[in-house]
Amino acid sequence: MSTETERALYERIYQIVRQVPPGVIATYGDIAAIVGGECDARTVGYALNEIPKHGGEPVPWQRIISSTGGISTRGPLQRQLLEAEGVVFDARGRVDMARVRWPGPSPDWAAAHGFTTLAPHDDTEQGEQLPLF
DNA sequence: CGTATGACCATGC
DNA sequence: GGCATGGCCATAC
Repeated sequence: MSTETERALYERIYQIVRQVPPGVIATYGDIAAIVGGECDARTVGYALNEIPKHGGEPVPWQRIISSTGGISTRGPLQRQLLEAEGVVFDARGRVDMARVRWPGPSPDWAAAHGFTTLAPHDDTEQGEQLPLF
């Protein structure tokens, strides 16, 4: 029950990533938190790294970035893909996670698939949300 | 089976 | 905010 379990873990990660809509991004920690169990930010990175090997359904791995809002992968590939989806990058190569961060899967969807909902963040600047784009 | 590496994160300075 | 250290889990050799 090891191979199957490990396989399922990756499949779960892929499934979560697939739920991320275009135009938004999610952090490794968030994905790990949603999957829960024996899943860490690193594990998510490893799972994503094996996507090309997975050779199956398309997984928007490009929408997964580090908690700092920066891209870890080398090459402008990820950035280019995200920009193509409408994600705007900062001058330093970072994205405004506070704006394009994925809030997480729907509670019913998460419950239906046995996932965990993303914990609410402490937005100290909630009153600073400018509707002006 | 132990070591080394990795698309990471949290903490401390 | 940037840099250095420890820890986490999984894969490859």
